[in-house]
Amino acid sequence: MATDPLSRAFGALADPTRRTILERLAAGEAGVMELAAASTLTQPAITKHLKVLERAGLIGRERNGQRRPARLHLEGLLPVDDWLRQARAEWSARFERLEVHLAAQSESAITEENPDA
Amino acid sequence: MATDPLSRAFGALADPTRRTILERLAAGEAGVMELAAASTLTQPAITKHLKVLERAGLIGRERNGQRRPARLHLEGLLPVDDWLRQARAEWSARFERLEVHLAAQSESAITEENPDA
DNA sequence: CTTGACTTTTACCATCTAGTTATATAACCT
DNA sequence: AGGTTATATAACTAGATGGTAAAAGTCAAG
Repeated sequence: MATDPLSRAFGALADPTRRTILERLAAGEAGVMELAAASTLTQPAITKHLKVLERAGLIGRERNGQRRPARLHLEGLLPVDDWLRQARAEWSARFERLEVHLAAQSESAITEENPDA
Repeated sequence: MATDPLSRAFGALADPTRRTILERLAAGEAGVMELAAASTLTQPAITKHLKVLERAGLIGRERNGQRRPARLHLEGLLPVDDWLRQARAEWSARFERLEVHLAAQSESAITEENPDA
């Protein structure tokens, strides 16, 4: 996987286990054991997923006694959101231009078929 | 990588080469040779990236003579967009609840400090 | 039907990913 | 200190990914 922030964020989201963790964290912080219990995976596997999410800026960890619960970081979604917004804008523009172009083409085709129109 | 559509879409976007291809395609269709020329990679590598994008529903290929240009498929972004919209909504709700909670806590703390308030 | 342009497929390699079990560290509690 | 809980690290495996070079397929045109 590439190492730029946007690729890290997209890559972190490209795994159902990690998305499930994020959705669980939307209800509040959770420790590794709790997340592992809600999953079919083992605890070290969850720890690894949390590291991926942390490197992507999507969660943070805080030490709280012997626990080290994970918490959502809303700002991690910002690069993804920005890219998606811009892409949607550009793509929509392109698609609209294409539609106009096609409409003009079919009009001229009709004109050639019926020169008296 | 997981094989569900959402993971495929996120996974496809988690690579700068593929995002660059998508941005190039926003300006119009392009063949493999053209995309390879605009990249440092070889042409077979581009073909592989195009397959990933196609499986993610982000592009389509059409046969046009001996060319087989790729074209954007706007609808491939829909699952990503939906997930992101819902996540943002839930996360924001959570963060707002948290802020309200913290505000209430500091108020009661102040109240305890100043019982006459 | 042969040639040439565009593209895909194959075979191979190196690296990354996602999981496991086993072990180590850290913090809390007698 | 010793025991328990929570978490992290180490070492390993299997499979996926991303790249290459070289061979093969597809189609338009002479």
